[in-house]
Amino acid sequence: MNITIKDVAKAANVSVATVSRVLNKKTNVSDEAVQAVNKAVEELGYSPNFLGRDLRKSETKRILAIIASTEQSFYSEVLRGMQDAAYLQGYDVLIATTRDDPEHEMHLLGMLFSKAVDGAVLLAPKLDSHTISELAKKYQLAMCLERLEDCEILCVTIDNERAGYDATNYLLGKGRRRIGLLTTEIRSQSSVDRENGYKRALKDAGIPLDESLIYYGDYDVESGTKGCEALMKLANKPDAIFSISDTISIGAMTYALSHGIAVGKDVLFFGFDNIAYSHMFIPHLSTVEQPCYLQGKAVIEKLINNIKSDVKDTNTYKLPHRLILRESTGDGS
Amino acid sequence: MNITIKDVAKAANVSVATVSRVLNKKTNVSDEAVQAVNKAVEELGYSPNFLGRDLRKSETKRILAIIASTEQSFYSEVLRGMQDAAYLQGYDVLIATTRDDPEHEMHLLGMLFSKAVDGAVLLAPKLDSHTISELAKKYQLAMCLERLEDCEILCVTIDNERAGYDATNYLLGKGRRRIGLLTTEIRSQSSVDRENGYKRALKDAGIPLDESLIYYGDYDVESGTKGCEALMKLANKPDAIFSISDTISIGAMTYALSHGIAVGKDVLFFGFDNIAYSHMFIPHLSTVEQPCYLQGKAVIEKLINNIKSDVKDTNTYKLPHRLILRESTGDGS
DNA sequence: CACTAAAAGTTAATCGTTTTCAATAGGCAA
DNA sequence: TTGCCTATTGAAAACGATTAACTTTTAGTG
Repeated sequence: MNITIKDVAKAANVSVATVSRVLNKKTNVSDEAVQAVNKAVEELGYSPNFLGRDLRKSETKRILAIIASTEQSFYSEVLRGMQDAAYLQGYDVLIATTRDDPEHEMHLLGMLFSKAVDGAVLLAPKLDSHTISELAKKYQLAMCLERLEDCEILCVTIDNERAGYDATNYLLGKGRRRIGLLTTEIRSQSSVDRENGYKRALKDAGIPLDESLIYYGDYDVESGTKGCEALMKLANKPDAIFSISDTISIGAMTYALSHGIAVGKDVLFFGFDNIAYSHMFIPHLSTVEQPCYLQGKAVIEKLINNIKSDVKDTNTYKLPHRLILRESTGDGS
Repeated sequence: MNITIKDVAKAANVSVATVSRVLNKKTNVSDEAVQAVNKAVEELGYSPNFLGRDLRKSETKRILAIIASTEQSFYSEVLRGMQDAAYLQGYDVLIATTRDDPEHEMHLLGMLFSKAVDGAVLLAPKLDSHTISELAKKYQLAMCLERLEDCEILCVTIDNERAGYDATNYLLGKGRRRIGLLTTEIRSQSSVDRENGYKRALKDAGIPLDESLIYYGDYDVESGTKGCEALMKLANKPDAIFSISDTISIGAMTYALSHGIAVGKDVLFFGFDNIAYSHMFIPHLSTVEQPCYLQGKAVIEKLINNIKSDVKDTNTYKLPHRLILRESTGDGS
């Protein structure tokens, strides 16, 4: 039924070893043998069984990227970076989604434990720091975009605390004194870091923290709308709103626009991620851009290094971010 | 170095066959043996090597979804449907991106040829119909969202021609007579079908086709903006614009809004896909919704059927679409 | 022509499982 | 005691490749 290397060998009148050598471009094969094998391969429509090959070689040249869902549009750049880097070294990147379920995340990591892939990258871990730290000791595991406190694992991310600080500080520089924060109930380390940066900036400016200006919601647009509404109904309204994601900011601006609030004047808005829609939405949104492509590229390069070498790099690398200023903070055009 | 089933067998003082039986929950194993094996597995931190297993069983319980990139946000629902359906039958769905490169698409299909996955689904094929048709004969291959002319392959999609007809017809029903079309230079079958539907609707209404009202651009927002500009600079401007994707529509509306054109009044806009941003953008966009989740679910169910059975279903299934009416056509609120 | 080294090709071990088939042990009836 | 049946078990043969170790052929040298 299935065509194997044996069939090719028979058809080409050589041994399986010779076929294997031809296919793997090894030396010590005569031109005639090469011809005969290639002809047989062609005629039989043979393609080598990776399971046999990978089992023997104990490597698959495949890396698994584990994300929550493909919805978060800005993952796509990260994945592109990962793929480019992997491709250069002959690796493929496969993507799998956890749908925010830690059990399913563990199930997917099973592919790593069971050698179905050579390595894995977690982009939005739901498992706890300790568990991941233990796994990283034993397997070729890395993290990207997100980091975890007290987790010994190769990690490529940005300095989210600093980014939160920078964004908030920019709003302060514009003379704003009551700055709201829209963040999420479910805490990822990145959102915690961004919130901490926000708080530090206020502190450095000598502004006491007003907890009522912080809204804990969800990751989606609706949550931004609700959050903005909540803040705007305060006796003492904010004059600027920083959100931990553009999606939330867009929801917030939607509320503002439909309630006669002048975006970029009455209230300034600052987002995070620089998603495509942040400069489609009118007014254009000021935001923090993180180097998605580069993070993806870097994490794969370093992970492959780990796979190939016998010492394991478990450092955290923080790549630089950048503020993009647009109409929502009264800048740009 | 690596812990194998042999190590477990030794530790549990049984044969590898018994270990395998315990791990696969087969009957005919004594309680003591089960206990001993489980204890050994636990202590050694053993997890079975999938390569060995898959090679022996000649199945991986993995299906590859091949997409162009994860950027197109509306894929995420399709993938969710795929995953749910797969999960129910003990399969995993892995995602890989072609980045619009037919060669890379073929490379990824190599995983199918080489038994690294049990089946594959193409969501945006770049290879030609004939090639795919041939491959589908030999391998467990299916298509979703897109179809191809003269291609004998299992396919789940919608009736794009009918959807294009319906959208155009709705605009006609609103009394519009000069309806523009924003579509793409690079032709996917779905966009061709939508365009054909548009043309048929005009014909049925007795309106002669005006080629100058059709703009061939790209898939992105900028292209929508440019396309709208082009149409609006015509001597004889359109009074409605149908785009083959919401992204394009949003770009088009952006142009209209910034040029004093009353969206939903002067010009009606109709999109396609019902992406998340279509009801975030103000004014909200009327659009054609396709059952993404259901298409994903259906294609996996049918593909697994094919994998399990010995007869191959190569039919095309067209699931129903739905018009969603919002402010951009003067409807909704 | 004899001898040697290099090149080409073959055989068989190996990777880690599952699974067939045969063997063993124990229980029970005659 | 003997024979038969059933429930567990283990030994060994797959699965399909790569590759180490070995053998044969070819070519080159004095």
